[in-house]
Amino acid sequence: MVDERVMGDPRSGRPAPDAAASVRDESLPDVLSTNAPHPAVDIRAILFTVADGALLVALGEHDPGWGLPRGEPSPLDTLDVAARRIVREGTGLQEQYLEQLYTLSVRDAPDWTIIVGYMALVCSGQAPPPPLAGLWHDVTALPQLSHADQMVIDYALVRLRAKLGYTNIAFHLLPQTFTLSELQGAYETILSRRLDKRNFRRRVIASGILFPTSEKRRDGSHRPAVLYRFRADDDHETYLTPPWAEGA
Amino acid sequence: MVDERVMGDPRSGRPAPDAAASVRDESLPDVLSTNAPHPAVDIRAILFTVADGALLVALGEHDPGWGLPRGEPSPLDTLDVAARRIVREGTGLQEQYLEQLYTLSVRDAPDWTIIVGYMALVCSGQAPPPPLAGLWHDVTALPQLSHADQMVIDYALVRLRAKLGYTNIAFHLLPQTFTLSELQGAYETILSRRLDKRNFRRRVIASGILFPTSEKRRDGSHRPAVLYRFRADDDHETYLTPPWAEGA
DNA sequence: GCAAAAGTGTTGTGTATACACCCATGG
DNA sequence: CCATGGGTGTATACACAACACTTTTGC
Repeated sequence: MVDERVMGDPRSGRPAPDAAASVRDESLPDVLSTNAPHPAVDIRAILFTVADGALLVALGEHDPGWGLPRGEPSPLDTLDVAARRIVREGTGLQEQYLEQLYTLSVRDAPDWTIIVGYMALVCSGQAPPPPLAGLWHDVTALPQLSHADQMVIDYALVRLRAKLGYTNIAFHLLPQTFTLSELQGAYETILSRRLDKRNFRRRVIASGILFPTSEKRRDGSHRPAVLYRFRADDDHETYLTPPWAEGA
Repeated sequence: MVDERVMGDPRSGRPAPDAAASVRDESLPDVLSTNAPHPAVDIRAILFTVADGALLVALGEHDPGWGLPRGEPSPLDTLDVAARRIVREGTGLQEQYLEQLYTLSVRDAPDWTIIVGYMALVCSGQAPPPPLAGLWHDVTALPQLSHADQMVIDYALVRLRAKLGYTNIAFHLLPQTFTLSELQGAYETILSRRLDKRNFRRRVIASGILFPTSEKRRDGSHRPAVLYRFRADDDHETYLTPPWAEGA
């Protein structure tokens, strides 16, 4: 079932001096009849969403079992555009955010494939079209997946969690208007950790990236919540934020 | 000269909704005789070093002008391993650090290529073997390069500068033992900004990632400097460091 | 003894955390 | 009137930035 041989680990930035050796010992040639053509290039996209307290991943039915949406790039498109197409085709959904993750080389039986991993986010509000029920799987209880798919998912999780801290990425998981509690809930779900309400609100308000609408939401026997909306701009602005900016 | 059409920008994490359209209008098919085979996959590596106050990039002579070291991956190797090989072959140097940057799809005349960008670092001490003089170019005064090469360089710079802040990446640019002033100099060169000596030393000492040797270096008519060495471990440990870790 | 880089502390300011109660509503 | 989530402020600890002088050596 897990038959792909995955090479390379996105998390390590070290030489890992003997990786070559350990790979070379494995089952021998097939593809590499020396003048083998180019490898296949395969895009795999992991689409996340958050729904009532769970972080969900979109999977499709594959050869045996489940797998991430995948597809080939086209010479006419950016990889990003191709990835977006693949997400749409594989899930019927239009993602709000897309980010390339990592590229790795996989040798599976006789085939050689370069896998380009992507992460996408959709807001929880978006109703999955009927034919695609059974699409969403809780990330904490996934079925058995290929090694490559699993790797993409693991890495996507690391990136997503890390980016919660220093970007506005979570916004793409929410509908246009939302309450602060909903936003906090998304953070908590992804980090699987509870956050302090007052600190959370202070930070997010102070950051200035969202502003209150005049509407409120009444959805229970309690005080209605103010609905907020994002400022369209600061988005990829707020991305890289190196510390020690000593001089002005 | 700059004839490659580069698609996709590593910095943007946004959908850029109409990228497809803008690309589609351009000069038409060639490669995409529909069942065109797979694209070529091309690794480009940018090798940085720091030498007396300048951040240097290794370039080789190419078709017309200069270019980054490049080469094809092999089915037997990790992309990382292939990139390391390409750095060695293209520069004669053994890098200390290697990191994948970004993958993009490029359509250049009739050819379609997937370019996987890599960044590598070597320590300044490493003497360039004679045949490869004229290898190093100051990053602030580079010759005309292909669009794709330029993109890899720009992005590598962003990543390198950002990572100075939250990782130990700079260590890989220095020889095994070095003075604190040398370390600070490397930071200043890369950031092109002066740093406060006392704050810098306090931080780097407090971080615990390096420890003093018993040797000193006398290299002028002034007080000799203590030589430091890195702790081999915390390296890829210190990588992703998400903020607001509220709970313990 | 002087030039030149190495080395060393304190203080203020901002940012993150911990923590508990009142408010508005529906039933 | 009560249960439910919405909303608010303060005190403390830590991290970062600004800043100037003494030490050791070679010549």
